[in-house]
Amino acid sequence: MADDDIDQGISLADAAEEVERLTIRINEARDAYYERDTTIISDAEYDELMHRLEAIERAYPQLQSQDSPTLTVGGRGETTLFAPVEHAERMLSLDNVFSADELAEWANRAQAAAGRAVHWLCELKIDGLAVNLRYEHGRLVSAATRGDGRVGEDVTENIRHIQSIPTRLAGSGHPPLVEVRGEVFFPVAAFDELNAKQAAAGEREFANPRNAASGSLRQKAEGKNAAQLELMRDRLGRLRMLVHGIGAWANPPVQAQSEIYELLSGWGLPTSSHARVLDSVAGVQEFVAYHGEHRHAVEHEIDGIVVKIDELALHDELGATSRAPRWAIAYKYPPEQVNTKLLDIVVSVGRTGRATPFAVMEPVRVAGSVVRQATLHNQDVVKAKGVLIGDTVVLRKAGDVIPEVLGPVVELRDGTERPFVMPQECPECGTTLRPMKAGDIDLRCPNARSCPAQVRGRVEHIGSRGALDIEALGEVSAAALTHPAVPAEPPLSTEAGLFELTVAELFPIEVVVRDVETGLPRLDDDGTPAYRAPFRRLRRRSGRDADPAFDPDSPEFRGDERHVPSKAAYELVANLEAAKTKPLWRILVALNIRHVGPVAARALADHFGSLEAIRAATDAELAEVEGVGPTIAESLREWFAIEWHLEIVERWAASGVQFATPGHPGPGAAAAAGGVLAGITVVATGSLEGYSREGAQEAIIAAGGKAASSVSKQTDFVAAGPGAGSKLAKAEALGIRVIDAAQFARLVTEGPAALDA
DNA sequence: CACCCTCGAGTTCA
DNA sequence: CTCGAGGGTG
Repeated sequence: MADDDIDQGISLADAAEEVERLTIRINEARDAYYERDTTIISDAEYDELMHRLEAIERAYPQLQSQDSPTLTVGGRGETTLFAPVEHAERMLSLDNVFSADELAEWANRAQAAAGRAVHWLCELKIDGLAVNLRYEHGRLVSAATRGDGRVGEDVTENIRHIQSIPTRLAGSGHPPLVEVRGEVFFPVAAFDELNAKQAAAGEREFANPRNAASGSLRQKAEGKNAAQLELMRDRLGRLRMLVHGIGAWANPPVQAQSEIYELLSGWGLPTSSHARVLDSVAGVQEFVAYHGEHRHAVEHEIDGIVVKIDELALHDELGATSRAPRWAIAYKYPPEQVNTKLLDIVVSVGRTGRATPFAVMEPVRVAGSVVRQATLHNQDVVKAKGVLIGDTVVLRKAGDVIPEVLGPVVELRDGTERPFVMPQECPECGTTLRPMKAGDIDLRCPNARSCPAQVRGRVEHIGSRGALDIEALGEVSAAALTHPAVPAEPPLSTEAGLFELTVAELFPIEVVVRDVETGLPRLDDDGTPAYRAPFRRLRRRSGRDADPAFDPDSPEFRGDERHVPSKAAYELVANLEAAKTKPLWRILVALNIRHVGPVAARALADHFGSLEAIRAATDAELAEVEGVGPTIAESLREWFAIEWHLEIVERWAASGVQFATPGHPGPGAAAAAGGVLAGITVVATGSLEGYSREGAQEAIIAAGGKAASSVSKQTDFVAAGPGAGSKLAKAEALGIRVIDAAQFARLVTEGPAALDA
């Protein structure tokens, strides 16, 4: 990859500079329009500036200031100016903190300034659009966006379509003038539906609910046909609003902010049900942590928590700076969706030969960890997402774990981006890629026997937990054995020789050291790539690292030192030796037969007792095994028909690998029925005290039960420990009995009846 | 023909 | 751990 590939797009520093330029220019145009009733630039020009600013801020949210012009008009598409409305009282913004510590600091400072104990009103910070409602004698007379805080834009007509906002306040005793401040938002649940409609109508989809809210509120009826008007009303009807403050009412008959909410609620205005008054800073931090964990449990998007001092008397005492009150703060959660640069799209080949394109991105922190790669699945997905190499892309973590590229920020393209072209050849061995079956989207490398990526993948799979569970054979060793830097001829060209490995063969292996972060070879001081020999170590006769086991009479040393095989080398050979007699099903999984994973392998091994019996079985005999049908039968038959697969079996057998279960009565033997869990399906999730992940499964099977991997209606028990996630949630949703580790221990030893005893 | 389930892949973390 | 794909079963 050439350097200029990386230099595309816009750097953070350039972006910051441009944001400043754009902001000045837009504010000049606004001042002219709002204050002097003149225009200094055309609507089109204005729109262009706004779009550009929006685009940059979306890519670099940290550059968006509280009084950015986009916070008043955040949407896109319809950025032409709305009529100006002056707020009766200035709408301030809030200062931000970004960590629990900063929040505590602010609270302690505020409390010290107040000189007495205070109550904290905590509420969810809705990621929407700030709007000011002006009520005169209980009647809604205008609604305006925040604007620059002093003057906003008139959106009264559109606001009237939002059902939850009353045009006349309930109750009596309304002041001659009061401003009600709140947040207009698009409910998350309705958002996907909206985007589907947008797509169907040929309109652009919205990047997030907040843009949808802003875009919806800023639509204009003029020039729309009946269908478009319908769509516009539909969108406005889905908007919701929650209010959280008042303005321009000199002496409200209350002492606390929380009482204001009660008052507003009594008038028929929608207030949030999530606000809480707390009396300690620790409680505030707990509130912040709780909602950080349950961000998606609310109907709207949350970008943080707002903490206000509840006592109104203190609001007056503490006052405000020119932009923000001193009695409130916004805590911002780390973003779950960020933007970063798509540096390249690279294709990797897995153990099955499937060629998978993945995104290589500028490292970026999202939802608590640094991400630099994300899968793009296949060429169709790349096309569907519409990303180009060099694009700024939106990245999130699906289920808070798996990084996912959502799509490009089209506005930030500068013309140097280029489309991804799926390579015709395997990136590792050069063989022409092709679909395995007609109509398959996935391309595969057909060179299964000697494609380095596939051999490496298969060797790694053999060592994995679901197969032979060889501790010393992981990703790194698999790579070292199949293509080391030294020697030129790797110890393994296929997995056939795996069990013939000796310490002497491992000894000379050297691998290139790669940087954990970049994946590029690390260079020594002299500029040559650094090498590491994982299977040997230095033994010294004397000095600081003197080796007490050193035998000075050994003929192998040169001078003061010599190399000896490392512990890892002996361990790997010993692990392999031990693996030869592992249960037949593990050996079956290690053979890398398509569709034969741990579950199918267990069933086959139990039924047939030996690889030879499986091989000799007809399709009909295979299909007798539960969980085995025509596809697995065919897959087995195809596997045994390939010459080099048989060579694997022969050489492994010659090395002592056990392809039969000792004492097995032979094919068709009835599965050993019985056990306390016969006919019972159990799912284990989270960490169960006293059991490893594997151990829990073994315990279920040993008791004659079925250890399923996912929860369904067929599941009888879900054993859940700390850290249980979606499976526990699903069990609760389906009303399946959930048990803890202690109950699980009783279940697998005494059976289900013991639980109720 | 619905479900329900397993497989396989990718990813990050401790 | 999660997702999509596709197999197996009732």
